[in-house]
Amino acid sequence: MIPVIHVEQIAEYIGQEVTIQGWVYNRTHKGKLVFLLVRDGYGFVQCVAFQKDLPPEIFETLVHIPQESSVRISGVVRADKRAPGIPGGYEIGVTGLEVVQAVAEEYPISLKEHGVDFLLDRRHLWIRTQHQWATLRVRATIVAAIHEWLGEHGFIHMDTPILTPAAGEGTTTLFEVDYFGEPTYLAQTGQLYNEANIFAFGKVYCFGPTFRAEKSKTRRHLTEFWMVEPEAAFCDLDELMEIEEQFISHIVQRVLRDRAAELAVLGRDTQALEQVIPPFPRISYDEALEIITQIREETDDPALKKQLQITWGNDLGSPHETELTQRFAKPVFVYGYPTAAKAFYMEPWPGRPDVSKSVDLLAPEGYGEIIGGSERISDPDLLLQRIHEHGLPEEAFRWYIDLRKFGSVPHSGFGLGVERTVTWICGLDHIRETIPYPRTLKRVYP
RNA sequence: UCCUCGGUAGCUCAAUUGGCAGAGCGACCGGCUGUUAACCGGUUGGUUGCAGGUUCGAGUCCCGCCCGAGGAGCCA
Repeated sequence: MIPVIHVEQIAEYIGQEVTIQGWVYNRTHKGKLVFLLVRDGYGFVQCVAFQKDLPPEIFETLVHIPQESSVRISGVVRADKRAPGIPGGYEIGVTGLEVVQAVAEEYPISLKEHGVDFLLDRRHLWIRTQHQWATLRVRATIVAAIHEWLGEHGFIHMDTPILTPAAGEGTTTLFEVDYFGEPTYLAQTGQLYNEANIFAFGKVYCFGPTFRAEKSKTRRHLTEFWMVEPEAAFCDLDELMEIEEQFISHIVQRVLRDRAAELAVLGRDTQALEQVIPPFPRISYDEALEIITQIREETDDPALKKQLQITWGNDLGSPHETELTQRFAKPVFVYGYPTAAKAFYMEPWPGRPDVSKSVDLLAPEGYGEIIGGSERISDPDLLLQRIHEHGLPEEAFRWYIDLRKFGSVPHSGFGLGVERTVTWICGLDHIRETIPYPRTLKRVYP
């Protein structure tokens, strides 16, 4: 019996006859031999068929087999530096072929150039191509590394609701859902529920889709994206930053270890990623503003000068983050944002009420914000005051204020945007390729 | 919501001042024993986003609309 193997493990089978089950990715006919590049979901491998070694009908079938036909191919594994694939360097000398389905119509996605619109309309097929496949494999490893690190460090996974009452952070960006005649909203964050959960479990995290009805049309935005939100009791801002840098470096190092072939396909500079080890630089919002001001003074580009305009009190925008993080090789913490620029629940800086105990983590190489986090207000009276100041309905937050009445403690948490993290680690220039089926302002199909 | 760019063959794009709508790729046929998105020869391929207008004549100019992309704001 010939063993059925996955291409990922092909190196273990050199010299043996094996069967692979997969799909024809590309075909090159050279007269008396045919090269097939076959993908099996686990990798891509070149299969070589010589006319003299095969029955005529099998060779003739191989010469004409259409792209994306499903096949079982048997053959002998050998190492050959010339062989393309993932991992490359191995090929299968074909001895047998079973066509499971011969594709009858022309496959729409060739291995040539296509436009974004065309590919996104065919996302269900596009994910079969090497770049997309590699990106989504890295995504899966990032998600696995997230659960792995949090689990090993005492955080337990506690799901939070997707359907939520009003609340949230700004009602203009919520998707409304009819809930038996009452309006409810798709979750923007699980944080408030996480805060309830830590008083029961100590350290928790939620991991789920979040929804923002923002009319953003940029390479950093999706309307549906995945966020992991750890939250910890008895944790201040400094401890939070230590957690974040350990967490992020674990994710990056895990991808470097397990997804080297995928990063190579993506052309990612792994030297930049190898530097992602603690400690990460920490700069205050005030210092960030000084650096940005300096960059602004040094540039000769009038458009950039205009974009980098910022006055104290405003949040950093994309252009600021891009310019700032191009100066760093590691992710960089920016802490102590103005209270006015951030959410209502953030603990004030001791002695500086206009500054919050908030911290964002900005990915290097111009990628910008991947984490937003803070120490949360622990005093019930201050929390209630902030809710009023932000014009939020007190009724909806009654349970949330309760948390500060019954055993309040200093606590902190953060949210990591999975797709932005994948964009950075893969070195992509657009977030839409980091999720199997992206939801953007103008697209909900397929 | 605002700013900018775009929509021509299955795909990626050309088309001079308004004057016969083209190329490469794909597909198909033929050739080639080491291709890496192969290469060479041939065949096939069009409601120029939609609607109206100007003109002898519109892919090209004008008006309206539709669709997409990039960016701003907002955010992860």
